[in-house]
Amino acid sequence: MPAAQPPASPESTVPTSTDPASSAPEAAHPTPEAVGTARAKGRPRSAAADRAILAATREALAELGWGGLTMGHVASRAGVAKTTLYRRWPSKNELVVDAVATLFDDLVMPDLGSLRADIEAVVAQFADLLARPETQAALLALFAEGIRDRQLHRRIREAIVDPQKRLVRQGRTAAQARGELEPDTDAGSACEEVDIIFDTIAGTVEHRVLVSGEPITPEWTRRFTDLLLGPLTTC
Amino acid sequence: MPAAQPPASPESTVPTSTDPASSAPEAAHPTPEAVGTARAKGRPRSAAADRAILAATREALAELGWGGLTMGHVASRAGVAKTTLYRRWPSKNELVVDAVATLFDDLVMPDLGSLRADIEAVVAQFADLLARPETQAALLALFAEGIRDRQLHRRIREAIVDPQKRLVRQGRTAAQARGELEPDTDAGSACEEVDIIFDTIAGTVEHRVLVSGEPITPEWTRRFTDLLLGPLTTC
DNA sequence: GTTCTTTCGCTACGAGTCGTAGCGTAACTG
DNA sequence: CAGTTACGCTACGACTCGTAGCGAAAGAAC
Repeated sequence: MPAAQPPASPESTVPTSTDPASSAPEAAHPTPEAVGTARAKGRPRSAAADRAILAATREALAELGWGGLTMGHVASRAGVAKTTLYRRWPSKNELVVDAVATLFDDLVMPDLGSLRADIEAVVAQFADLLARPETQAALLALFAEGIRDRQLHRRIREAIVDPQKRLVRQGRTAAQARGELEPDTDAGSACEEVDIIFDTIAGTVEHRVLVSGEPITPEWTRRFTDLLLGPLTTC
Repeated sequence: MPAAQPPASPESTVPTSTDPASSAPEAAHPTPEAVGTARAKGRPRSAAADRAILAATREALAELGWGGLTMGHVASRAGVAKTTLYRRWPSKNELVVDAVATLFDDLVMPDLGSLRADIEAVVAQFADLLARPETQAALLALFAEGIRDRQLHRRIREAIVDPQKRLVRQGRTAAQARGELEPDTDAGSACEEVDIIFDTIAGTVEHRVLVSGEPITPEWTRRFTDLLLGPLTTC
């Protein structure tokens, strides 16, 4: 889902003196035009162009990596003008967020009948996702940019990180239904536990693949799951 | 330790196998500990310039982040010419690796008498390190660059990642001496376990701080340590 | 001391990218 | 039809990168 710049936003241009590069993107960019209230009046934006741009972004990411990805390259590969990109996304960062976010939608919590099997399945899915070149090229670069750009950081969390916490919640709920986990005592503590589990799984797998550069084998997954299951299951 | 590309030494960059990060850096003269072949003949490289450049890099990283860091800026801040930077480091990546690697040297395994206390202490140290702006700005950006640049990836592992695995090894050894952990059965399995523990601690804390953007509180550290201690200690 | 070697700061350069502006045209709405 | 908006194209200024050339400085070797 593109950023959907407000059609009539005279604001634009924030010179910010000594900051030509990243950071400090425009403050106002609301207009979730998806609501469909205001029917556009003039020529509609080409949905095909959106799709071509996002696909071209993913392809270029896989081929050239983050550093080699340029807006001009994406534009020509998608068959559109560079200005068309900037009409939809304020900068490379936001474009890549949208281009990559969809990759994470395929993750599902399978409910295989045991907490161990569920965890191992999710870890395997995540490992497969992290094995794809476009994911590798984009994920850490996006996280790195998000450190300095709060707007982008929020956007990454909303589009990529937070949606995946559902996996932990679903797995926990299923395990509680099976009696493998204690029921929640209070909501706050449960929420914190979800956060811990999520950071542990996501962080560890990412670190293993992207930083240590080692593959995720079934054997590794088994041992990592041992680690997770220790204090969770009733002993 | 600067890249120190000798004008007539195409081989160079031999890992030297002795700890690359610790110890006073460029205190030794420009000519690295090269195997005694080339005694410097002309004007030696200024060690003060090395220090000023690395310090300027850390300062600029903290202020401007990775995207805002330019070689020209670092040069002028360090009071040297831009060409002087390129005589020592082939590119921004390598410069930042050296500038940041020293930050990790302060991590120590305290041996507080219990495995739990040791883990919590190391997590707290790592959390403090990740709270520093220059670390935040550099770490993920370096990891991201390392995805595409194998040379850089190796360099990051040698200078930053691998040296910290000693913490896990030391903690394990101490816990085994106390009887908190079983002695190692075989070396290979022990090595894999060290890798898992390391990826889990480093990855989780990094994900918590840099991606989720949540602080590392003592309460969080306690719960995370519960997770780690589950299957490790004798039940 | 002198000579030799290397580094130093400086300036300038070509190549590349960014993000914007202007223009004429295409597409869709009322 | 007119009105409105998106589109492709070209061009632009600002910026960064990494390199090259120069004269001068600072030691090392003699």
